[in-house]
Amino acid sequence: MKKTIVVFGLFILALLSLFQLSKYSVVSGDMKIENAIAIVAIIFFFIGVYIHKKSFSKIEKEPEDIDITKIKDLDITKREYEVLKFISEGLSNKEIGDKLFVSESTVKTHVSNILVKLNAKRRTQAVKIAKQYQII
Amino acid sequence: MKKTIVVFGLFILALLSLFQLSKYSVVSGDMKIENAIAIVAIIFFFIGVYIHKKSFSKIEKEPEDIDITKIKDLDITKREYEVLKFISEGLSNKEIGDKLFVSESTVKTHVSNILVKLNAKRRTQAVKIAKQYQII
DNA sequence: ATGCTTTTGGTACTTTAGTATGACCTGTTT
DNA sequence: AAACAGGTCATACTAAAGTACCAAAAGCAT
Repeated sequence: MKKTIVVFGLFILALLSLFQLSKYSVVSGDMKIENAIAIVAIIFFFIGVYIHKKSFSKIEKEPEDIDITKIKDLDITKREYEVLKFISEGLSNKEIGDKLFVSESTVKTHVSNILVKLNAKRRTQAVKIAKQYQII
Repeated sequence: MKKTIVVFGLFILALLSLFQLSKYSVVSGDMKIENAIAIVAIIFFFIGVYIHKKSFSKIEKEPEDIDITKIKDLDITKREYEVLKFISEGLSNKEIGDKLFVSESTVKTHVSNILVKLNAKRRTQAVKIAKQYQII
């Protein structure tokens, strides 16, 4: 946000500089008016592209971040959430257990709790629901 | 693609028109040179924004639409693809069979083939890989 | 027509996944 | 201290999922 303001400020300065430059050039007669306008046109074309790119990259990132509020609303604990992430990665209960240094039994417990909390019948359905909630 | 070319053509025409207009205005002396440049700057700023928006909306939509070429490269058949979609919806083999009016055995056959073709060990992993390939 | 691929479906089997229940330990709250 | 929540793990069970192998019907291309 601050960055955008700074960039805008610089653009305004550039605009003023161009005005001065073009005025001088016309007065001194060593540059044609068409060239001055063309340069301004090109510069502001790219300024437009740049500004839009900046503002758009923010909009793009919005759908990517996770809904932490929703996770809490569903009473999903930290450990359960870790397991959920691994499920979405396609790991088996055994593999998840190895990654978290716990037994397969423990993972099964977590998975069962996740299924109840997400109201899912299967782990595949849990992944789908979790993605709809944007929690993964 | 064609649309972009047409839009570009119109912009070039606009550019030429502006040149004529500004030249006339300066000669006739009823418009200051600063104003002319300012107008050009503003117009091309918005042109830049518009062009970037157009090109970006295409980039945005690309991740959304499916890579049909990849599906064919993986030798995934129509039926297998249907099953794959239902897997990603979180359905069980039985439920998929009911939806496609085939037996659970048939679905199992398809699922096994999908796993081999996607090089996955589990249906959850198949979903993850399929999403990476952008085929679902 | 005759290969070819796809789709279908079965049997028999092994492996995961998931449920139910109970237990123990550890911080945190009351 | 007692209650509570979170995490751990086990046993025993049922239910899906997945593999292997086979076989037949249907669709299609040469």
